[in-house]
Amino acid sequence: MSPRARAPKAAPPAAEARDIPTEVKDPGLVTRRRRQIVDAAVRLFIAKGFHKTTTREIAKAAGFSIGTLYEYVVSKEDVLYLVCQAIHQEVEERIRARLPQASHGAMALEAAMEVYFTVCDEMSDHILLIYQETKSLPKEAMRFVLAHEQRLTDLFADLIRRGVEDYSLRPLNHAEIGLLAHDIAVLGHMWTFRRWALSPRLSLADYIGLQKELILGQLR
Amino acid sequence: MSPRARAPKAAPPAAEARDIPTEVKDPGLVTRRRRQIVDAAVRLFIAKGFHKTTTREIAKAAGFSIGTLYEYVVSKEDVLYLVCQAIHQEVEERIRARLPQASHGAMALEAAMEVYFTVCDEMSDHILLIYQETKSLPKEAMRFVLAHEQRLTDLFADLIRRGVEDYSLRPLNHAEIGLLAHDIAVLGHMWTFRRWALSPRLSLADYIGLQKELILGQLR
DNA sequence: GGTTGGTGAGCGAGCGCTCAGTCGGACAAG
DNA sequence: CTTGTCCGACTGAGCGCTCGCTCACCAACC
Repeated sequence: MSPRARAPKAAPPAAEARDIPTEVKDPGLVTRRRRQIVDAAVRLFIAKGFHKTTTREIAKAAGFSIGTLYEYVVSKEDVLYLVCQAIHQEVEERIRARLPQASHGAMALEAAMEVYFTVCDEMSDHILLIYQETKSLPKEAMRFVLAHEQRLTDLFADLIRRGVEDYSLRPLNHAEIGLLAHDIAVLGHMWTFRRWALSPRLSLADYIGLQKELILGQLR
Repeated sequence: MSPRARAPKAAPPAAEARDIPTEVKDPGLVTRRRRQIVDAAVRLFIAKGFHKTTTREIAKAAGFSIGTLYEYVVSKEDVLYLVCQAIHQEVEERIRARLPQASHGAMALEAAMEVYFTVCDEMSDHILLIYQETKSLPKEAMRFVLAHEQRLTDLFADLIRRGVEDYSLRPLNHAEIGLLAHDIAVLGHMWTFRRWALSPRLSLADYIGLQKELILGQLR
C-alpha cells in the first residue's frame, strides 16, 4: 500500500496511522469526493460484490476517472474499508437518532428492538454486504467492523441490565444478558438474509412483533 | 463457461442440465477425483476465500495439475458449486444420522436442537464459507443452496408442528411455527459467526442450554 | 486589461502482472 | 493402435495502479 510519490505529505510525521493519507488538499473536497466514492462503491458492491467490481467502474460511477479515484484512496481495499465504515456509521446514527431516552427497563428494550429491526429492514442490502465482504478486509480494518458489532450488542445488553435493575425484567446473570443481546442483534440481521423465505408469509411488523414476544416473553 | 473442445460429450444430447459433463470415463475415478478436488478446495476457500484462491492452487492441493483439474470440472465456479453441495450434504447427513426417532414432541425438538447446534459447531468454518460465497454462485446453483436451507428449516418446523399436535407444545399458528424454525436455524449459525464474542464467556454446552431454554420456554 | 507563471485537480493510456482456461503431447494399459 | 489419464507450457483477457500530461484558475506584475 504505497502512498503516491506526488503527495509527500510534509505535515504531521505519522499522526494518522489509519485513515488514508490526508495529503495537503482542501479537506472539504477530500471528504466530498470520498463520499462520492463510497456512494458509488456501495451501489456496485451490493450489485456485483467487491471482487467483481473494478476500480474503473467505481471511478466512473462516482463521476470521475481512475486517476482521480486514486488521488483520494490508496487502494481498492481502502474503498471497501471506507464503505464498511460508512455503513456502520449510518446504521448507528439511524438507531441512536430514533431511540427514545425517556422510557425505562422493559419498555426501553422493546422500543430499541423495534427501532433496530426497522433499521435492519431499511438497510438490509448493506448489512448483507457487510456479512459477505468483511473477510476481504485487511486484519486491522476487520477489527473495526467487529468493534462496531460489539458496540451495538452492548447497547442491548445495557438495556437488559437496566431492566433487571429496575425489576421490570427477571433476574439474569452476566452470560445470559450477553447472549440475549447477541440474539437480538442476530435476529435483526436474520430478517435481511432470510427475507427470501420470511417476507412472503410475514410482514416486517409481524416479524418484529413475534420476535419481541420471543425475547421479552423470556425476560418477564 | 465454455466446455472444453476435447470433451464433446456425444452421449445424451441434453440429459444433465446441471451436474458437470459426465463424459465417457470411469465413473469411479471421476467421483474420486472430484472428492479430491472438493477436499482441497474446501480447505483453501476457508483459508483464503473463493476469489483469492487460484485454480492452480486447488489442483496442486488436490495432488495433480491444472490440466487434470479441468478434466473433471468445467470452470472455477463449478468447483465452488461442488463445494457448497458437498458441505450441505455433509451437514444434512450428520444431522440425520444422529437424530433419535423414538422420542416425540417437545423432547424430539430438544434433541434435534442439540444435534443441530453441535453439528454447526463442528462445521463452523464450512458454514461461514457458505454465508460468504453463496452470492458468487451462478443463479441456478444458488437456488440449490437456498433449497437446502429450506429443507433444514422444514425439519424443525415439522418437529414443532408434531409437538403442537401431541399437546407437548402450546398451540401455534403457521406463521409462528415457520418463524420459530428459522430462528433455530439461524441461532445455530450464530454460534459460527459470533464465536469471537461468545466463546470466551460461554462453552458450547452453555450456549446450547441457554438457547434451548429461550426457544422451548416460549413453546410450553 | 493583458501577460505570465505557478498551482493542483483531473485525466486516461498503458505497464506489469495475474490467472482461468487450452492444447498438443507423453505415457501406460489393453 | 487405441483409449484413458495426466501433464504443464502457453495464451490472452482483464485488472489494479501509475505517471506524464492538460487546463482552469488565480495572483502578480506591467
